[in-house]
Amino acid sequence: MAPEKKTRTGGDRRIGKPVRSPARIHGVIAHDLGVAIVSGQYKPGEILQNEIDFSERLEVSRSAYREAIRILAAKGLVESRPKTGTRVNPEARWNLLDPDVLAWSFETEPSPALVKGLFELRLIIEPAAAALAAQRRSPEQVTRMREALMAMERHGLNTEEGKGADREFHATILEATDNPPLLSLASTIGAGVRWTTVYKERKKELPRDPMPDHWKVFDAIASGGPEAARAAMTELVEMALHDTARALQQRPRA
Amino acid sequence: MAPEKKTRTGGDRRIGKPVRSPARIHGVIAHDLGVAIVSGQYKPGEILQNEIDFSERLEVSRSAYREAIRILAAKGLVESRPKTGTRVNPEARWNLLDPDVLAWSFETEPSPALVKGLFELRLIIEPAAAALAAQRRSPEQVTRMREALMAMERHGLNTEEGKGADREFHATILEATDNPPLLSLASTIGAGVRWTTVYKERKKELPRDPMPDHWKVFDAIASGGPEAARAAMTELVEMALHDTARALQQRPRA
DNA sequence: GTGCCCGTATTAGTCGGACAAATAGACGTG
DNA sequence: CACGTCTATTTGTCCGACTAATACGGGCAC
Repeated sequence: MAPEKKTRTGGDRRIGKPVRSPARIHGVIAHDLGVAIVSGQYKPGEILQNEIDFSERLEVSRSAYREAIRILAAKGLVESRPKTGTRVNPEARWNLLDPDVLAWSFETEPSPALVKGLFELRLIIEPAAAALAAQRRSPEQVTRMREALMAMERHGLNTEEGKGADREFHATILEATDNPPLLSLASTIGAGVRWTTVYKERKKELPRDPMPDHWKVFDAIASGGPEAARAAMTELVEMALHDTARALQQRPRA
Repeated sequence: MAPEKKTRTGGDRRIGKPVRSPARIHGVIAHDLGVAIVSGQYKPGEILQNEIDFSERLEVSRSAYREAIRILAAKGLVESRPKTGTRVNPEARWNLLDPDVLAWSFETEPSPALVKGLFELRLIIEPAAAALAAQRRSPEQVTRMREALMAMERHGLNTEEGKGADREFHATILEATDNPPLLSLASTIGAGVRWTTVYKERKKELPRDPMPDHWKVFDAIASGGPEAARAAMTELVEMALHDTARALQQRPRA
């Protein structure tokens, strides 16, 4: 089952992006298998067929396949042992906060529980981060935030540039907290931010212009007001959560 | 440089623990190299010597070495490209929230910035998590929390069992939020919890009995009081942060 | 019948050695 | 001096053999 298209090289490099590395095979396999796992195609507890057969089916060498498995194991998705084989781990052991795992989760329709959880996490993290950022941000970071918001206004949230600027704004806030673990959450938050706009686009009519809220957060951070920043960010994320929740219950089924 | 002791098999399985798998070589290499990187032995931007030489120096096959590198790359610690070699990534790209990376960071003396950041993160996450847990916890989870606290009292925080029960208590709270991404943070929080006791032990006199604070959190969660739970947890973590901060400034130098 | 021990088949793990592909940097050319 | 090309180096991929761990089952003692 799962014919596993033989893309091999080529076809994977997303257009318009710089393309760091031209898709090494082990990376492609890890990606495809990773997506298959997080999307439930292989269920927790399930055992993958043995390395030799599977690698033959994928038409790659056993070495390349094994390296792919090592990647997945490093992210907590699988675990392999002699004699037993390679088994899909229970979801609780997946490193959901890993940028790749998160990206893979969003490549197919993510589970509502994940989206809901992600927004709750945003609601916890981002207001606190905004408050810290208001106390610690550097002038250079303020500049980058301002430019990000201006780019958002210029391009709009329908364009890829606009969405990227939105994520850049939120990421810079996390960076301004000067807290390494918080910065590591940037990709997680970014995934949440990305999906805010996705859900907004689904229900065509955009419910409210997000820019005033963003500027309010920016002003508070720039002027060094932690509590104002916290309040403004809370409002921003709550609005996003509200919109998303409505969009979600509109589409319980795909 | 870095003679890289030839432990090979044996010696790595920590006594007293079940030992899932008897230390596969690629795992050992990944562990040793990972620790060397997070401890600054290899600095960001630095390029590791080529695969053939390095694997020979470690006395392992190139395949095993490559699998180790794949693991490190999956966790954002390194990136390898043809011709350039394998380069240590800037710290901002490390997946600090990855359980392994975090554990490696704490195997040698972690940087004060990391410890401080971790406690700040606890102060953000845990009160909010406690509030959610108070609303969503199952009876079974309440039982597990109670048993964890009783185990803490029985064994004391000087014993390994007591510390494990402490982490179990905090992990169960996260589990009770019914939020997958929050649950993924359990190992991160656990690392912070573990180091609270480490710092307490350093300054021999324990500054204050932590049990009453823990029970207050438990009572609030068990009785379904979100705001009481949030307040109690805030107090608990602030106390821990305070103690740790003092211990840290006592020992700026190792 | 029951429980334990040990053998064996199966699977991942390790090895080494060859060849392919990408590419940074040197080199030549206009 | 700019720009394309060539080359050496490094990772990437493949293959096939052997090793090591271990789940399972069959036989043995009780």
